Amino acid sequence: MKRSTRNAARTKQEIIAKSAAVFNVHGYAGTKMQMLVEATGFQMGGIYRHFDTKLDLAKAAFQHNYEVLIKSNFAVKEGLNPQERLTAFLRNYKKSALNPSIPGGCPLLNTAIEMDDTDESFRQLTQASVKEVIDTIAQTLVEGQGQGFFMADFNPREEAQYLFAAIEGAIMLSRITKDVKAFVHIFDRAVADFGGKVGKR
Amino acid sequence: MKRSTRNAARTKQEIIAKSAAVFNVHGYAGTKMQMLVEATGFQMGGIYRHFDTKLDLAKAAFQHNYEVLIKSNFAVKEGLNPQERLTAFLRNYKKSALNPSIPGGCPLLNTAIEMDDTDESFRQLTQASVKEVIDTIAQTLVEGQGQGFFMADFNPREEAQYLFAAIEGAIMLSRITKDVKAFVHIFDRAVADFGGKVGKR
Amino acid sequence: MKRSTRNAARTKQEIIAKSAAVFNVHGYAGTKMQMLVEATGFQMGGIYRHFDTKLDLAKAAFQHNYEVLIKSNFAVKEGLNPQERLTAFLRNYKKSALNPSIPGGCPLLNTAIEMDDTDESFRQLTQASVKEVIDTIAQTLVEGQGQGFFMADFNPREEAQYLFAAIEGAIMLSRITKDVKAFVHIFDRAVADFGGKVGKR
Amino acid sequence: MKRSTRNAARTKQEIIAKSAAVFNVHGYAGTKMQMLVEATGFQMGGIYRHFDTKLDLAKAAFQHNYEVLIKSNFAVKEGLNPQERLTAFLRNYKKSALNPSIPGGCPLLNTAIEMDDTDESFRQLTQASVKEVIDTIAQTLVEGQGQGFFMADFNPREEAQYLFAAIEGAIMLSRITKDVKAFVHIFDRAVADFGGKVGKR
DNA sequence: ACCTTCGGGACTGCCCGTTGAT
DNA sequence: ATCAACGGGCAGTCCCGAAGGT
Repeated sequence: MKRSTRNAARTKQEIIAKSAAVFNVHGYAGTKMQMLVEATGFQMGGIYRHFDTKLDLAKAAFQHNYEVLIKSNFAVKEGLNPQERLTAFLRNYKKSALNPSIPGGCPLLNTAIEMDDTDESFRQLTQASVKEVIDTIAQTLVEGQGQGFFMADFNPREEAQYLFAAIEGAIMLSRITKDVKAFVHIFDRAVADFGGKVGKR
Repeated sequence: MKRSTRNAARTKQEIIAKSAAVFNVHGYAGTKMQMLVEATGFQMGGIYRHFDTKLDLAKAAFQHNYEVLIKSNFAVKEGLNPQERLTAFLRNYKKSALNPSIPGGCPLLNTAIEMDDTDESFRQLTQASVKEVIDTIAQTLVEGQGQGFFMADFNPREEAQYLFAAIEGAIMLSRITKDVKAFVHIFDRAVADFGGKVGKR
Repeated sequence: MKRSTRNAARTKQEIIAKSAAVFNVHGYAGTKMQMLVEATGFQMGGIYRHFDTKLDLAKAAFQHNYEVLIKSNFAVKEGLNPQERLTAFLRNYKKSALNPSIPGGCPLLNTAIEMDDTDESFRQLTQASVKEVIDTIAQTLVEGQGQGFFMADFNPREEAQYLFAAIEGAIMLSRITKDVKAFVHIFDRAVADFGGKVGKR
Repeated sequence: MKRSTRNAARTKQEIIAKSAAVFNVHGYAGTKMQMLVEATGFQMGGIYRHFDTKLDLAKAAFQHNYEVLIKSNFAVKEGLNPQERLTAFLRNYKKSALNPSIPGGCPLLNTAIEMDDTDESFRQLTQASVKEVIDTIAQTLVEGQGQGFFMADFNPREEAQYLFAAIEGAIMLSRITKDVKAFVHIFDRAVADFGGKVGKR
């Protein structure tokens, strides 16, 4: 008849986690508070105790989606050299895209598209996450170049951007056509091209 | 004699054209009828005379955006060989992306992302347009292979998909970072890679 | 995406009909507006356009329940004599109790118990409905006495009250024990006793 | 030497006794903890020291109400034969209903109606009490039959159920109409019918 | 083509059950 | 056992938004 836990922080996390999927599937404008009431099992009054506005909650949900679906892929085990790390990144990324723990596609892509011209603070938040992904890849490339794993004659940041763009485009295509094969093919192709470019011959 | 019997079809087109930009910038859910009233200069009753629902209008607006921003790029002058046609396509595409006549980014990308899990009929409409783009490129590649302009050892549809994905990803990236240079670089890189793959050596 | 009908009266009826079951099962205090949002498919704003307060809606729902579950049983076909009418009443009543079209038990009983000491206007409303049932039975008895179908030596109103009380008690018993047989037995017993009392020998 | 170690059990009983009336009048959902603070003179923390939840307290209060208002009526002096015991039961029951030591009507009826579809454990508790009442009557009838005080040709349990139902229905009716006479009449009538049925002629 | 109409949607203020500090 | 705070529920609101009726 009543929730037993009396832990605000836990509740807040619960709301975020349960809202995250809804936002990722329906977008910010397409997500209605009523959906969140149903998804979370909390009344609106309960939700609004933890978040001032729907936008605040949406941002928290985006962060959650980004961390679970994207950032987590960059956590690889210690002791790998840059080349191995990169390979691990990409393997994780692909696996996570093919078997997502949160539905609705890539949160970076979804939010970037909806918020690019809509809400500036949300756009910046998204941009920062995108930057983080690209920086992480670029940084690995720089280290790999320094240690002689990769060729020296390419611009790491540009290569990282290219790879990222191809992957996001692949996600868009496979989602709108409901065809995972498109994703797999483009992903593999992008990685192969990329390897051809940066790899020591 | 009333001045009422104007030109219904022209009015409808006017509504579409003026709504198209609003939908492309704000998305379906983010576009409010009031915005369209302001953008078109018509009252809601006037708009609803021509479209049963907001969704119908949004679809028409999408078609408009697709034709103006994307499909038009494939109209090239007669007498070109497949290779030249492809080059023309890509040049147009790039120019149109850099200097868009309608704001808000690529309508295929925007609509694909918003409608993939939301409205099935709209998703199919978007999918069809995406398919048309890829088919057009693939068809040109097929013809080019047949006439010896391109290598024979690649799958035209897969190459077309790859190219398309890279370009859409580039658009996403450049829009969220507000950095056109990223688009230019990735676009050129994708075209170069693509040329390296399909071109006769 | 949007409800098509634009008929306030119809919507109001729909809200009443869909809320009625919830109120009958959970009672007034036990019914939360959120339940009605779920049961009706309308948002609270939509519901509150048609009813000023939860109490107003609850009263309308009670009326609905009363009419559907109780009053309807008194509609018997024309041309029956008082004795036949009474028999038909009772048959309908029993059938309706055994196979209720709205869950939660007898609305008269439920509301009487909850509202007897709580809300005076609701109590009066309930009392009026109870009175209507008893009056209907009593009136039939009066007519039957006048026409010689029943004995003359009993007080029609008291007999009607007695019958009503036994039936409601039977409902209470069968509901708390989850045993319909108790209801059937007591109902039949009450009717038999009643017949023994009023019937011509 | 603090005066703190008073009598915890006595305090608990005091809370129960003072809460019992509130619950019986307003029902479980309609009773607010604040009411109990006022009724008991204890602060909420004090109440919660003795009961984990409102529901627990409500159950204890129900038990109290049942014992005071109902069960007590079955305590008759030793040495009576079954027939006399039954008469004593009924006399007590009637007197207690007409002059209740706790307001709000019959706790069995009140709780049965509110909890039949709401809280299963509370429903079972109520059911057990109802059963106890009916069993007590039935048991007396059985003994009376064995000793030749009553006819042998009736089912004791069914008679007991019937009597109980009529009485509860009478309570409901008299409470919603605010008319004690209805209760008296139905009660007497039920007892008379009952006597006619079970009594030796 | 304007203007009403009806339903949705974000949000709120207060209350309620429960608990921790004293 | 007191007292106040906490976390969440709950009835209710106001304005907007998509639709027609006139």
